[in-house]
Amino acid sequence: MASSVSGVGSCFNTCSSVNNTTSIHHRQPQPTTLSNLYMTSSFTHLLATGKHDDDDEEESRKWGLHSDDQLQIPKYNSIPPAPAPAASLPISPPPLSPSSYLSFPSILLPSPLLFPSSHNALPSPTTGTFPGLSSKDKEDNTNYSDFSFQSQSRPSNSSTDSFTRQQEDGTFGSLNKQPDFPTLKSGLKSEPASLHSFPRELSTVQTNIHAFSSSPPTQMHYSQPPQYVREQRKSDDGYNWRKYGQKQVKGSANPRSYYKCTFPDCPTKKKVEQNLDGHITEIVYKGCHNHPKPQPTRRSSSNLIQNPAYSNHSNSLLENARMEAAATPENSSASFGNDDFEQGSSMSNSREDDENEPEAKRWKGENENEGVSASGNRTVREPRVVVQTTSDIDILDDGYRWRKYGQKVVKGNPNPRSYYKCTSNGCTVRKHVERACHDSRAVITTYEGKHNHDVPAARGSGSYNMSRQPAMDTALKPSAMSSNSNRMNFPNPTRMQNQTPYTLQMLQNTDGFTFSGFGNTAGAYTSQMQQGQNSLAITKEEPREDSFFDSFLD
DNA sequence: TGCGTTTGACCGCAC
DNA sequence: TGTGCGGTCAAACGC
Repeated sequence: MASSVSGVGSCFNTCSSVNNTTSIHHRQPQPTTLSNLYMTSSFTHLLATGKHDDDDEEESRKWGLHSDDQLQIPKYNSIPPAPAPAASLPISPPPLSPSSYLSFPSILLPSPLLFPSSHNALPSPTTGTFPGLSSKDKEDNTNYSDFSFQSQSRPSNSSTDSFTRQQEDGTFGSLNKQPDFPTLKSGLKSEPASLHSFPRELSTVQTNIHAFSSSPPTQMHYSQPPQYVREQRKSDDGYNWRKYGQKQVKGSANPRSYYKCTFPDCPTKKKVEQNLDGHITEIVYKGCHNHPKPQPTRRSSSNLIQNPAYSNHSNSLLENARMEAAATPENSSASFGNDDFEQGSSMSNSREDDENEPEAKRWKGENENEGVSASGNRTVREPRVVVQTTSDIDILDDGYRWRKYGQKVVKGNPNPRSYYKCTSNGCTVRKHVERACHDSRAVITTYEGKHNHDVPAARGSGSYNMSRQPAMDTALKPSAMSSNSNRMNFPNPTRMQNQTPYTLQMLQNTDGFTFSGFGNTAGAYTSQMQQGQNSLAITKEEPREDSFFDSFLD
């Protein structure tokens, strides 16, 4: 699978126009509820079928899920995955704990029954494989579907060590072949641990890649395809990585692992940070692959084919995201690199960078060296744009309450950028959301500042609140914590169920999604699809544009 | 035997 | 200049 999905960090053939570094930020703390999981898969389904809320409702029942009983694991487990393509793909049971919220791909299967061998199994950050399967098993189970959720029933206290061992074992395989997305892996993590897994502040600006592709994983499932094991071992993003170091970074309990692409002379590296539970909290790619992604084995290929939703839709989406990022920076505001921000329109991010991302600096320096050669005159800097897959439950609705205070079209992107402020008293966090110019399905969310408060209790839904609360905690929410982060987000299917649902039109609109009135978040994340003209350039002064934007307020 | 991981040590940069 | 930190190296080890 890894190979099936465009590698997040992959920038082959795109280096010249894209920043070398792409960081994938996993928003771990976000609890994934059954509904979330369901939505994830259903979202794909919706995309394919155009089904609406009613359908969701019905499907939920089909899965034994109900808006009010999202955590009814038993029910869930008792229900076999639907057979159809996207929607039909089996969905792993939702995690009971909030931590699972991270990435839906990380659908956690609370019941060991489903994965007898999955105990203690945490997906390898790089391979996403689960331990527990013998090599023989790997060999034998070749008939399973390629994709499977990384379910995990292992204790929350699992250590990183176990995690790494698992990697080596490469036994996760059948349980979770996560798509190339590292994010998916994060989902694997166990709950409780996640609650305390975000001690350190994330880099100010990180590039998170959230693509629908992540969704597909959710669709996959229970039994792990044996053949996948080895492939996963290969890498979560389709490339082969070799770990060359690990270090405990200051201010964080999460060990950071360093990986190099094993392809000869390929300068690409990536840093994977994971919490004690083995959940990936952050992945930062550096450099560009100077080679094509390793060809997946026939099996994997066939597997992909077997999962149209994943192989086609998701993959294409991800690919689109990457392509967009790769697109000429001058023309694209949805660039993934800092340089884009600098060139196209200097974002306030730059400023924050130096202050809050010492680490990024280092990578930046490296990128500059490496990137220059690759992209000519461009100065490559660490990634700032976060591209998240839809699997990321909280892409569009982060649990906080936002007040829209402005909107404008920025240079390089015809799509209007919506500006929001956190409604909490004294909280200065802001964010702006815009749809990628090249791929309307992608939404770029940029956070600025840190919340000085907990996530507000959800309105109305107890279950909703429960599942979300953890994710909302700034301490648990890397992206939100970032003083400044950009994300390229795709619509979050999860929200569709619990909150204001996406309209059919939204889902069907190939140009993009119109996410207005995104549930409880006070209409935040209104991604507009309007095709405006490139006009105003984003400036570093964005944060100071209050007065300007206030004029937009109702 | 080869490949990948682990882990302590080293290096370089920033403060 | 010293110190701290992140990133990398490389020997040891495991599979």
